[in-house]
Amino acid sequence: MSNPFDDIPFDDAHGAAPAPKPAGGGSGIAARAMGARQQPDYLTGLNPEQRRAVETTEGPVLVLAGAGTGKTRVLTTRIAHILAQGLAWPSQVLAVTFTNKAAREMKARIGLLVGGAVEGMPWLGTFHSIGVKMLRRHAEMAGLKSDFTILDTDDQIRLLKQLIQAEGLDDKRWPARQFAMMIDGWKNKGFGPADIPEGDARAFANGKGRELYTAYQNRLKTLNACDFGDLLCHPIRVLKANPDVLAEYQQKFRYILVDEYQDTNTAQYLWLRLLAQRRVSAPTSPLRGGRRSEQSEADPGGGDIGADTPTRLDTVSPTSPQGGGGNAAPPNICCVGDDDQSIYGWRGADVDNILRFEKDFPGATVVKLERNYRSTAHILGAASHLIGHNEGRLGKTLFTDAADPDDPKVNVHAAWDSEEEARAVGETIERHQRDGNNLNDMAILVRASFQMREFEDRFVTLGLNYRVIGGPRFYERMEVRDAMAYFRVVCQPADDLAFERIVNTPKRGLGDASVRLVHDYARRKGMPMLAAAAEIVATEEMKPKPRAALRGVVENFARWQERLDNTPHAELAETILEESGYTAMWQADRSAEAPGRLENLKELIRSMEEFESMRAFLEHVSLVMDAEQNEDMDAVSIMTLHAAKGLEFDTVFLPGWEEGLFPHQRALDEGGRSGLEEERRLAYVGLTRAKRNCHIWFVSNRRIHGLWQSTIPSRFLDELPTDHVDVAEPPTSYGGHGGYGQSRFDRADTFSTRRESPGWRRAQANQTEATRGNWGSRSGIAVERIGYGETDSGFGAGKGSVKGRVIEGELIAKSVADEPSAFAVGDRVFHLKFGNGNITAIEGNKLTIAFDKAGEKKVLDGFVEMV
DNA sequence: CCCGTTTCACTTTTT
DNA sequence: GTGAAACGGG
Repeated sequence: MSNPFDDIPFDDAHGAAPAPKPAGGGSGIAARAMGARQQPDYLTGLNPEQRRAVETTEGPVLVLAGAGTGKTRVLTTRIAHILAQGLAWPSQVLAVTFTNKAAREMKARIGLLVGGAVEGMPWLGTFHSIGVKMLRRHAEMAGLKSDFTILDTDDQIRLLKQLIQAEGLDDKRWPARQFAMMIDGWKNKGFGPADIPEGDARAFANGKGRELYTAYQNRLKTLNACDFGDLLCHPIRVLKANPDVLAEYQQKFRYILVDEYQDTNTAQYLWLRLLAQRRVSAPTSPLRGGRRSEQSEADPGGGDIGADTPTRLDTVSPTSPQGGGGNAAPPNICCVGDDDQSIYGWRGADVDNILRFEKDFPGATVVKLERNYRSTAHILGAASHLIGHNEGRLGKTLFTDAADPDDPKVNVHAAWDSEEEARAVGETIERHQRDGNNLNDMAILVRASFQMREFEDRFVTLGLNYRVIGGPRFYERMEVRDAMAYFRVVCQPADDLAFERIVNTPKRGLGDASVRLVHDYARRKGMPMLAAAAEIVATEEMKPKPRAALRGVVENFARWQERLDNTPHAELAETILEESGYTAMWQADRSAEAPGRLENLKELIRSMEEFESMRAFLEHVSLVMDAEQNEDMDAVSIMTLHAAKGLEFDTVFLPGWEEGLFPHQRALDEGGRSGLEEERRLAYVGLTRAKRNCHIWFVSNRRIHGLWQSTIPSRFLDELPTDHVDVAEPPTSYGGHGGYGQSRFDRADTFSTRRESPGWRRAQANQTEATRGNWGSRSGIAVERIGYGETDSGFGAGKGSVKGRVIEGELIAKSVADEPSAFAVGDRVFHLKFGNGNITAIEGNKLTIAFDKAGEKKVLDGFVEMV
């Protein structure tokens, strides 16, 4: 990361945060250079606040790191500092992140700082991966064997479905997917079946919620499996129930660091708090010995690093920490986060965790990082003003010294529909590219993934390289999951879910009836299905044809299992796919996807080679569900706003700023005020991804669920400050309709002809009616003069003090008319996009129209006009 | 038991 | 409009 403050004078840093080893006196350049040399290299270039965050190693520390303020740098430097000062061995530092990417990046950067591999940091990883690690060591305490498998959401849902059916419930009425979400929600709070609130338990399946949850947990246990939530819940339970184990970890982890603390959920918080409550006393504990031996195992790892940082590690004994002498020492926990970037409330993240930090850890040092190294003053101004509309913030204001009058303001653009939006974004991208910018420096950040498609379509026709991040994942592809299921059964014969997935894939004549037979037999005898199948094959229970097929399967697996430990695993994997007929199945497939699928299978086997064993590979895949993208090509990135957190781009496009989409209607409905605030934080995240150029788009018409809806600009547009925002004039516009209201529709290019058409007028009228307002023109953003309760839109004075029409909750309802349709079946109508047609059916305000050219479509009545 | 057709739900975000 | 799942005929 290039830091513009790399050359900040050293004295600056000294003033606010004295170095541990004061530099020698003297003011000459040479003396200063000497002083600088004595500073550890890694501290150079940190600003005073960053430095304080790094050097305050003892006691609880909360680092409030705004977007682009060098958060990762602080975290990694802090770890490097702890290691270099000899305050702890690498194995005594617990550092948790949310994503694998963040963990990887942290490892890499610490490696750079400390010099050399950081293999000695076994406890740096995601919450989940560290949870697994703990759980594998103490699996018996959670009623599991240490080689338990980890189920993904898909398996989880299939399992729940079986259970729901087994209860004699209608799985249509009570969808497994929904129940899976409820369970996730409970586990995010650390609730076991006994802990869930009565109301929650009643909410599903006529009050059988708790019963089903219990059944699910039992089933997991017999399958020797865990779902994602268990990876945290089990460790919490183990730690609570076994004080000796807990004490072991509490003493082991001298320093705890947490990234993205604002995203922690209750379970993660509980887990952290358990580990952070250091009870350093208890020298009598019999576990001392155990701990020692454990530690000596880890020490060599630390020694490796010591080789690169000679002085400190040798002289300071890690077993006599400076801060942890007495009883109940304050924990050395350092949480880094930004309450303004908390965007995962919907999956259980609790912003309160960060807001409460000082109460949870009395005497905490709080460091605010507000100096932004990423964006222009305009972007920061826009983002800060927007986020200022949220309440209950810890309150930070980003600033930058790098203000250049040439910096572009944030641009707001309007488009007729999403198609035009994609076209215009494509043009802007090409323009930037012609100006000598890399596509890699540009990104399109959308609210919902369905928005991506239109951009993809457009870019394909333009021949513009693009890359979808967080799109359909490699490990979620059908063929990859099938192959994985084969491997899972081989490694883990009790994995019934995997077995069921592939018994009849490829088709072997083992349909529902046969699988049920095996399933019932297995349940009756309490054995895994594969074992049951082996027994059934030896009996007369099955008709000869399926029996032969099943025998084949059983024999195959027996053979593969034999070879598991004496064959190179990638080779074995290939054999399995070969002998099972799975590869042949796709080779015989004439469909268009088949070659791609075969390619994916090859890629799967190739990536397996990088692992030590098939088991190690399976573990990796279950936790690290992302596949690397090829970074070589120059391409525009398309991703969701959520996926964009932590990234930065020179130019950022933010399409779809319309009510209902952004803020998302569902967030508003289900989350109310706090839902809206989370959406606003999402907008803030989006804006602050941009270094220099930021283009916001909204459209008047968008197709949602297959039918066209008219939309209103997002309220977030109103919340942007005029001084930092420009409304882009259409390039071909022959200026001068500045004074006109409704001018945002006056896109000259494609509409000069259409503007006179009846459909256009109809749509325009419709739009005006919905959003009636005044649109500023010259100086600022197009301002829609609609009040949103108390919201300060930032446009106080001026001629535009038109009385705001408060339509709040009704904003979107506008497009779902409640009055009876003015049309009748058989009417001849005109539609701007589809031309003329006849109405064949009416359903509320949705019309089904047989268009002369476009065929039958469903359309909202606001978009057609009687001919 | 297999395969084609129809139907339905989906569209927030993900470790 | 799309994809998955259910249904019914062969």
